[in-house]
Amino acid sequence: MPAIGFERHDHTACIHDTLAKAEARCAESGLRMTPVRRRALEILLAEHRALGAYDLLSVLADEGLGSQPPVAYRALDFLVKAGFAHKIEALNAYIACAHLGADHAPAFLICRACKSVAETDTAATQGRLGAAARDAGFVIEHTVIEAQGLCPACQDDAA
Amino acid sequence: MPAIGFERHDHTACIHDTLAKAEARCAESGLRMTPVRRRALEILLAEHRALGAYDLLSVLADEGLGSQPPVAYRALDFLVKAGFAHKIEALNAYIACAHLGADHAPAFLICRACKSVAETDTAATQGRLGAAARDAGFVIEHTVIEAQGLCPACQDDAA
DNA sequence: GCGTGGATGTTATAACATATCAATACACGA
DNA sequence: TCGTGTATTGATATGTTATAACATCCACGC
Repeated sequence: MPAIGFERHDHTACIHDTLAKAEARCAESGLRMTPVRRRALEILLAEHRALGAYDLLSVLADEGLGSQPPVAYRALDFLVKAGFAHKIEALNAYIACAHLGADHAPAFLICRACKSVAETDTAATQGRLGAAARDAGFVIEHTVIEAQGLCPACQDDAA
Repeated sequence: MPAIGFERHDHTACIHDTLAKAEARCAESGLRMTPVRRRALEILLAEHRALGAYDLLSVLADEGLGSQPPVAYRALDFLVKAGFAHKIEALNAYIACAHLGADHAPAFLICRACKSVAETDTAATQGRLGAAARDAGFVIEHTVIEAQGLCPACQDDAA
């Protein structure tokens, strides 16, 4: 079973629940969860790690859902804008949101050895970053908070 | 005069001081500040904003210091590893370190309108990110902390 | 001189992302 | 149900960012 937050969990239920939440959110807000978009989200959820746009594309292509880069990027744009997925800037890769429903400023812990990614939350406007922004008169609209290092399993392997 | 931290300053002295500090650090630690590396740092300092690798490369090429991508990427790798420059992951661009000397975990305020970038500091292992990492048993080696939004000047323009 | 290791020169290609325009589907009011 | 406007998809091309691989050079210590 793959890791989420570096811990095992019921993956099938996890996928199912998140998809259902995403469908519900779309119904509420008039967004359109089309076949490609749904499948893209399923793929990200199933992998439970950060996937490159072209990794996603190759899966979609195998399934006949489109073979050109814009297919993947459009689906990813939709998912990111809707809050169903996040871009990991440090990896140029994308991951399904692990906290769907919460209006959140996500933060990520990225293992450099096994490439697994855990999602957590920050209070971006509090803490030192928020203070620095206020001092500078800067208005924060979006934050990228990514920590790279070693997850527990890979620390053990190294030892 | 360009902006640093969204404020005016004595740019010539700023370049000169930082270069001198970088040279000193190289002498101390046995790093080699070669002509291409020095010039790359000068260019980043002179621009005082985030430059793409190919932006840097085109300046270097004009000066006969190399015309192929690896020239720029090697210089940038050196500067980043030495702590003389930082990569802005959200922009895939590079900027000279504004706090050379301090052993720091930098954070950036990035204006989406004018693309200026201010460097500040964080205490990565404190705050919520550090707490989340400790809870997860994750060892942080490097942090990417980038806030995107509007700088004071661009807020005024928008109004 | 000679070996060693870092730095550079050079070619090629991998990996990531977007512009553009035509075609199609879909929701919604007349 | 029929248009009409908008969102989505299809398709082609291209732009942008980054690295692999290998040859060569050069400073330095022996």
